[in-house]
Parts: sequence; C-alpha cells; structure tokens
Amino acid sequence: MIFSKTLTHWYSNNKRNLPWRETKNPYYIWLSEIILQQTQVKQGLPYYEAFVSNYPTVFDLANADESDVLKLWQGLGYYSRARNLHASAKYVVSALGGKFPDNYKDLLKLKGVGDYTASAIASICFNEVAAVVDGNVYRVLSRYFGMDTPINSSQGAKEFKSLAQELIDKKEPAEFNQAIMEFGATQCKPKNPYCNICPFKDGCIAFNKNRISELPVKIKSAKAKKKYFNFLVFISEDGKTILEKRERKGIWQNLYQFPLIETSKSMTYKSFKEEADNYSLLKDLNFELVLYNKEDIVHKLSHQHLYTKFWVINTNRLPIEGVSVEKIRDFAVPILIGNFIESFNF
DNA sequence: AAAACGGGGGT
DNA sequence: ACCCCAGTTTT
Repeated sequence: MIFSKTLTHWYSNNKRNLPWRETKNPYYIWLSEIILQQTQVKQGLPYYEAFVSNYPTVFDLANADESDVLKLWQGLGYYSRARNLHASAKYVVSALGGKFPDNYKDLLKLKGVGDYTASAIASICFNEVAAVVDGNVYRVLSRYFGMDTPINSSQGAKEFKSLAQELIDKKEPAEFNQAIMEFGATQCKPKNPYCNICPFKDGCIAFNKNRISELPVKIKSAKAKKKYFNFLVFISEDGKTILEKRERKGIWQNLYQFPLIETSKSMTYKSFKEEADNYSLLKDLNFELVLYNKEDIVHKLSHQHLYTKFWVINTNRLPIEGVSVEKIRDFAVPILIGNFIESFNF
C-alpha cells in the first residue's frame, strides 16, 4: 500500500503529457501500446500521430490495404506488429462488429496482444486489476526488492508478474500501471538513475546495498550473426527499376526490396562480376555494373549485422517486369533500402 | 527454453 | 561494443 501511494504520488507530479493519456478509447490505447512495444516514446510518437490521423477509427484501419499500413509503419521495425495490427482490426470489425474487446481475456485473443498489452488496455480503459510487466516494471521491482531472478527467464516472468499483481492499487489500476512504467522510464532508468532524489531511497534494496548497476539480472543473448547482402539496383533506359516483395517469413516480411543476392563473404567488384552469370536475373543480359558503395554499409539489427553493397545495373531492358523509379517511394521498404533511395540520385 | 523479430539512442 | 526500449510469436 505504501509502495503504491508513494508511486502514484510521484506520478501525479512527474507524468509527461502524451497524446494517448488524453483518451480512454481502447482503439487509441491499443494503437499506442502496439507502437510502443520495444520502442521508446520519442521514436513512437510521430507514428502514433500518423496512425490516428490516417485511421481515426478501427473501421478505417480494417478497410485499409496492408501495403498502406506497412508503408505508414516504415522505419519503426518489428513489422509483424503492423501486420498483426491490421489483421486484428479486421477481426474486431468483422467478428465483433467494431466493438473493441473490453477485458484481459478477450484482448489476449487479438494477434500481437500478449500479457503486457492485454493488461495495459484492460487496466487503462476498463479499470481491470491486471498488472503490467514491461521492461520498466522489471527494473523497478528488481531494484526495490533486490530480486536476482533473471527477468528474461520463465521463472522471472512468473515471479515479477505475481509481485506486480500483489502491489497494484486495486482501486486505481490504471494510475498504478502507468505510474510504475513512467517511473522506470524517467527516474529509475537503466543507466544513471536519479537515486539521490528518489522517493524510494529508504526502502530500495539495490540502492542501500549499492547494487543498482547489477539489477535487473538478465540472461545474455547470442551475438548477432554477420550476413552479406548484395542488392541489384536495376536502371533501364526508360527509367524503371525492379522491386520484389519479401514474401517469406523472416525479417521484413511483406516489405519491398531490390533483388537480393546473399553471399558468404563481402564481394569485390571483380568477384561479383565473375559470379554475375550465375545470377538468373543477370544471365543473358547486357548491362554495365557500377558498385555504388565501396565500403560495406553495415546495418545492425538486434540479431544480425548486415554488410551491404548496392550494385547498380545499367541496362537497356529489364529482365523482368519493373516499376517506374518515380513510384519507388510508394512502396514500404526496410530503412536500409529507404536510406539508399534517399541518397541515390535516380 | 531459446531464437527471431528493427531500428534508434545512450554509455 | 554492449545495453535498452510501454513485448509477442515461432521454433
């Protein structure tokens, strides 16, 4: 109880003004929660504004084409969020008549909505006593209570959820949930938290045992693997290029890219030219090959590092159907491709 | 239980 | 180089 009171008091004095705090409309809260998964407020904010503006209601989102939803999501990453968002909007409209689920159990049925998001929406919009456990909550609780259980273990997930569910203010679950996350985000930060002015100073085990930098405990993930990407940037005399849709599961599913050749090592101009005939799109094609970037562009994802070269293929005719270079910005592309398109003078 | 899934920002 | 972010889904 004292924990909850201290926390919500802190929150009333320190909460940021954010657009999704002006509403309890579950559609808007849902949008904000999906956008903010593994995403900082600063990065997600403009996307939230864009989605609310382009799709003011769940019906608008449901009626959109997935390609347009992905285009609006471009640059935010974890694109399954956008695909699931769109699929769930269609589900809410077609199966529920547009009435948003109003409890934890039913919210959990939406694609892309897991324990955290269902708890967030249920508590914020419907005052259900469902404790959220996100990265902030793990950090705050592990420090205050001096808990060593790795937060990314199944045991940790159980322990922290259970503790949060005990602590939550049963009368004001919405306030409590948002308060503990805000506290973790702006005060009990990962690095250099403001312990000197912290209202939990006296009771915080990590602070009093000088263990702030050790908590929370997390199991290390595997190191990122290196990959070597070669994109073929076709340019025909009539101003067309080739884009292909990434249909398969994996990164960037349903986004567009230039035809890709993945190699086991970084290619030189000479080695690439020698292999060119083995690539079906280049076989029996007359073309001039220009290497756009001599040094690999390194694009770092959490689980792989992409060493990338863009190969410009000047040709009089394309080997397959192409698209006008003027329309290239209409397609949803990974930011790696988007950056190239912006810097390349088509 | 572990890996996959993006991109930006901080230290 | 390593960590973190209003996590979820697939393997």
